[in-house]
Amino acid sequence: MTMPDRRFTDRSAPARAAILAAARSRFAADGYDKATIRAIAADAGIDASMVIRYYGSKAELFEASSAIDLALRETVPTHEGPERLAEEYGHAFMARWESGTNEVEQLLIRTALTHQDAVGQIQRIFDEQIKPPILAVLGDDPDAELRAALVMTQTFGLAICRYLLGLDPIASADPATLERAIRDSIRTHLTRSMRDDADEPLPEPVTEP
Amino acid sequence: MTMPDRRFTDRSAPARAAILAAARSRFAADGYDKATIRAIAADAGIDASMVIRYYGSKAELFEASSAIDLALRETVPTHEGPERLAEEYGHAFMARWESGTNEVEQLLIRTALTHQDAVGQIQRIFDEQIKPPILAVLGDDPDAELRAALVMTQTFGLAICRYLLGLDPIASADPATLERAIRDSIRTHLTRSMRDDADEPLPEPVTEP
DNA sequence: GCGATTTGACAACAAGCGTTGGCCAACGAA
DNA sequence: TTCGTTGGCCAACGCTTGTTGTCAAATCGC
Repeated sequence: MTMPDRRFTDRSAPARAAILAAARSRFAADGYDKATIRAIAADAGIDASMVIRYYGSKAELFEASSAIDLALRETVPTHEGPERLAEEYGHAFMARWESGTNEVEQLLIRTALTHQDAVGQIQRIFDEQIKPPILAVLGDDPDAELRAALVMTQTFGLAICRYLLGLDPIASADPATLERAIRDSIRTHLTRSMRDDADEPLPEPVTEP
Repeated sequence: MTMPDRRFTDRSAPARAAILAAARSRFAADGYDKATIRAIAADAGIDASMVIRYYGSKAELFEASSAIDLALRETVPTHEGPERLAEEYGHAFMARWESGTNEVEQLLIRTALTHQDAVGQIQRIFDEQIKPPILAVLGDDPDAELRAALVMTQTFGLAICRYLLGLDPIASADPATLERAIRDSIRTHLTRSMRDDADEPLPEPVTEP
């Protein structure tokens, strides 16, 4: 499903790798539509027809380009509580995005707004790679899943505004300052009281009629 | 610059309005590229050539479709402090997006990831419509601009995850719960100590060499 | 060494795009 | 009515896209 069934010799491995690297860069920088196969092929120093031969179609090439393993499971502290998790998560996020070696994330987000396939992939990444470590730390918190999703909204928003859109003054802000800011925001999402603290009384739970 | 110089009679006003409405919907739902002029024209019940005649080009049609006035200046409380601002802002945001009458915002965000023109428009909206009321409330806080931008990252992230991508469990969450969550997140961004509170000492200010 | 297979480039295809020009009907002013 | 203008549809252009077929050269198995 992920890789095409066709098999090729090792001789073409460098070419296929070059195509994949060029595809990742183009998809991340230009989005799915503007990243034409001809442009990708030119970056890889090869003819456009070879891209199709090796990867079947543009959609399959994109699928191959968007494989990712965030590998956050080990970096997250085991059971030191949400405060420590917020710190570690904020740091891991900033380190990864500041390093610039995150073409796959960029490519997925940039494409998701216009191509539904990428949305499913993001959902899967959240479910399989982002949510579990947070759930592990949050323990039996009934709102753990929602908290994890809220954390995602914050990191998503920062990533898009700073790295994808380049909006000021977020784009020109100091990374360390930003790291503290989202660390505190994440902590808020992970630790704040979920049940309403406002004037209105608790709505009594209603069984579906 | 916004409207083409050509003038038309009132007789074609309904047609032009229908085109604009269809364009907004299509741009918001499909993005710039997949929202073809032919599709927009079909939605408006008119020929594609008329779209060009009335609006000059697809780019100009998009420009005309993306005019917006958030009108948040008055809804925001004048000088009751950041806590109250967070409350009001969170409520205004959720109310606007839950009502579904926000095609322009959707269209701008969805297009910004792939078309630089929309980015400039978002930057302008932030500078002219979002930032000023926040600055007014924050007073002489030296980090007021950054705080405003951080608030934007949070609202952006939530809007994208819930309304544009439909990621679970954010998309299926209760609006009231969500409103409380982003209200607290906004409050964090507006009120938290900006200078580092960690173990490392304050870096001494250095004059550029 | 030789034959089979793979690599790669070139050209070309069909489809879809934004856009243009031409033509007719409907309308408004005289 | 009559004439000039506007609204609208149709057909077509030029262009780019993903994709396919063909064919020479390079490579590998024997």
